[in-house]
Amino acid sequence: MTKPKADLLQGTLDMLILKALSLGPLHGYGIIQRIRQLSDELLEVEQGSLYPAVYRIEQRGWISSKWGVTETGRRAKFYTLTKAGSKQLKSEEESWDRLALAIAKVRKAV
Amino acid sequence: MTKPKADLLQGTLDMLILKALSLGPLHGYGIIQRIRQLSDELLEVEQGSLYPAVYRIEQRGWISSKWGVTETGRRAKFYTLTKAGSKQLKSEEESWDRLALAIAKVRKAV
DNA sequence: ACTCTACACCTAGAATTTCTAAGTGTGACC
DNA sequence: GGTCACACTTAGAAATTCTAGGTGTAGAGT
Repeated sequence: MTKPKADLLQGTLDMLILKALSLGPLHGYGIIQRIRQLSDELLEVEQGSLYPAVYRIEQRGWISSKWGVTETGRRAKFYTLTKAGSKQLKSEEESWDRLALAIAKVRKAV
Repeated sequence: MTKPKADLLQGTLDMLILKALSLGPLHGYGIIQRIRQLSDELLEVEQGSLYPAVYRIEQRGWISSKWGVTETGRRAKFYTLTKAGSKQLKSEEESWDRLALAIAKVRKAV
């Protein structure tokens, strides 16, 4: 019991997924890998977190999906950032910046 | 509908409360004010968010409470950071830093 | 007197997100 | 034949924050 419990903060996953896809279309499994890699292994998104998030994001129109084939010849669903998704990413990044700024202000208080 | 929905990120409230109390004991209402003030009005914690969070935090032993009287002569419950709370604050700040770093890494990708 | 606002606490229930923990199936390599 | 990496799916639990209501006091203004 009393697990380490690092994990993501709720609300950051969408931004990360959108950001990962802003670098080019990817399948779900690849999104996980790209986030892990870009974060220098600091972030590890679980499949059980990713796929529901991806479905949610697709329903909101921020990404679109299409079945295709990976370089290694496997069947996979590829996700592409839409124009709306691009806007959303920008908006989420701004929110994050605002929050990070606010928290920095509070933390620097003595 | 489609509300702005800025708000806190889940997981940051505890850190903010602990930080506010690290500057000295406060009652609940005062915690809200101190956070708002320190963040330059950027963060506004709702009462319905604060009190449950405070009870939770107290149960975990990170703060202790005592009824008292405010400067303005009102009855209020004052919360004080415990030693364990101090440690917890430090730990949460480190987690935040790790997450912020990881997200910064992902975001700077081109 | 009356009203309004700020102070101060409490609680129920909804909403959302992420996680744990399963399961399915393929292909490559030893 | 077995194991591992790839790749998707889903159910249910857990946790946190919000909305929205409620209680009550005291001071300021009209």
